[in-house]
Amino acid sequence: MGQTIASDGDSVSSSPNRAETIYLDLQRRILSGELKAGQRLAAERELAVEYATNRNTLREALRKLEHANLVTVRHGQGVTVADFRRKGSLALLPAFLEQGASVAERVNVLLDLLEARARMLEMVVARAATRSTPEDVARLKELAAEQVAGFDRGDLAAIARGDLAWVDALVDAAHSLPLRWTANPVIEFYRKILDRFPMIWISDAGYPGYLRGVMEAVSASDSAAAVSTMRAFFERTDQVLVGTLEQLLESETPQ
Amino acid sequence: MGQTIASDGDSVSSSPNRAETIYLDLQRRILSGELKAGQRLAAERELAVEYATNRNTLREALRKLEHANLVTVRHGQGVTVADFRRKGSLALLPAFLEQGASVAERVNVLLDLLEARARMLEMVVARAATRSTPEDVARLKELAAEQVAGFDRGDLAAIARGDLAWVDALVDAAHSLPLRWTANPVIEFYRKILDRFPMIWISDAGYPGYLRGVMEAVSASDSAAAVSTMRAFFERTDQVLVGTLEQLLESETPQ
DNA sequence: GCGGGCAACTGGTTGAACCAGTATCTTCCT
DNA sequence: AGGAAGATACTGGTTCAACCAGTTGCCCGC
Repeated sequence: MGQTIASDGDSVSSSPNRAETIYLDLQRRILSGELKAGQRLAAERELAVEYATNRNTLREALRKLEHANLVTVRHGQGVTVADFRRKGSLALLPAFLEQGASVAERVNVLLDLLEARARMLEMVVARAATRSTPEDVARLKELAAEQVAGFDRGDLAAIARGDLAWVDALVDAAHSLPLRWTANPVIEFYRKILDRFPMIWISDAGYPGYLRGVMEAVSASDSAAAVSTMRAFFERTDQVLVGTLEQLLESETPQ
Repeated sequence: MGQTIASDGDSVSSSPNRAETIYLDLQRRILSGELKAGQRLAAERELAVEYATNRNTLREALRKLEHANLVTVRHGQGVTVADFRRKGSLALLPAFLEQGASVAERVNVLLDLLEARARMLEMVVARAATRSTPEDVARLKELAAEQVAGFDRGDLAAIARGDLAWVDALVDAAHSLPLRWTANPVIEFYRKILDRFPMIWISDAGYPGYLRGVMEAVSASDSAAAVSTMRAFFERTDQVLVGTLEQLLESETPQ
């Protein structure tokens, strides 16, 4: 089935159903601080009335919240808002960065995320260098070529989408379930960002060279070179983002 | 409320309800390969009969599977098993390592996890060195002292639990939401392992020294020293585990 | 042969009733 | 008066029986 990347297409936004909508709203209220950790939610029967639905549908929403560690549910005692800062997982990133209460906290999370992403990609590229198959390399080269072409055309939106696909293929090439599972929430976050702000991708003159350098190192199974090439690129480009974000931090005086 | 660590106590295993039981069973069937990616599940009405329950309860289980990216549900088309290897998240680790189909794959995941954990903890300790408050340091020192005491007593079970608490406090001291959210699934996995095999903790003579070294570096806000101390320790102790696991890989000839 | 519509799936939603834990208040016995 | 036992009024957990709403494909009529 041709290794569907699932990055392109699939723009058929699934029609949000009732339970999903309620889940997203409660998630928003928790992440925004409107509902605080330790606070008790209204009873299921009341919540169902509030959301103009029935208990069964509302309970489906609660199951999602529970699975995301956003609430704890105990028979006979009600539903309690959990401390997502301690109990959450990376899957919360997109929602939190969009709906978190404090701008400063969101910016700080973004700053931390940049570094974590760089370290994660270093692990990925190191593994890709030692484990990639010829097919992996061929696919990566193909995607890289598309990227270079897009770069020459100056098509930022295409580059952004292509970068996502390239990173995804790189994670595939690492052949590591833990890395894939760690990368997934970050990639998903990246994808959602690009859906909303395709122009956010940082145009850097060194991008084609970076792609070429990583590809050469991966082809040569040279982990160290792959890591250092990638690190050098991110240290430079992330610096731009960090500068922008820290400036934003200073100018903002929220709360 | 005294910063409950939520690591000790809480041994009151929540009585698993119907939906949770069904969720866990379907998760097991998917992770074990009994239900393969792309395969269609039976209709909700049939599944409800199979599990001797009603549709609403079964749907609550499906919402959890859906939220864990183990299935995709489409109105009018049924429920399809997703490819957890590509779509999964770190939260699957405990279940997969327990119920994955292939022993070789499970061991390989464990091997990759060891390295990813080491890298993650390096990030954590680096941040802890630069961001820890005096309260963080005090708590870490307190926990470290308990660990040394337990080490002298040779109480492996206590050390294992304490190590978990210490790592958890270290993540707190890093004051980074992305790191906390990345660490949570790994810590949770560690906790579950210890619940089942408390003796698995590797007793290493260098442990007290490692604790002391990290504490000193964190107190002195010396990121580099903290990272190198931690890396040196893990490179040595993980080596033991890697050896054991690779030996297990060779002796096993599954499938 | 082709097109439209009907029929038979699928999941999504609804409402009501009852089961089962938990906490609290009340009552009755000591 | 004090304390224990039980009634009560919450909470979530489970069940049932409909009906609504997308999808698919068959089948009939043109």
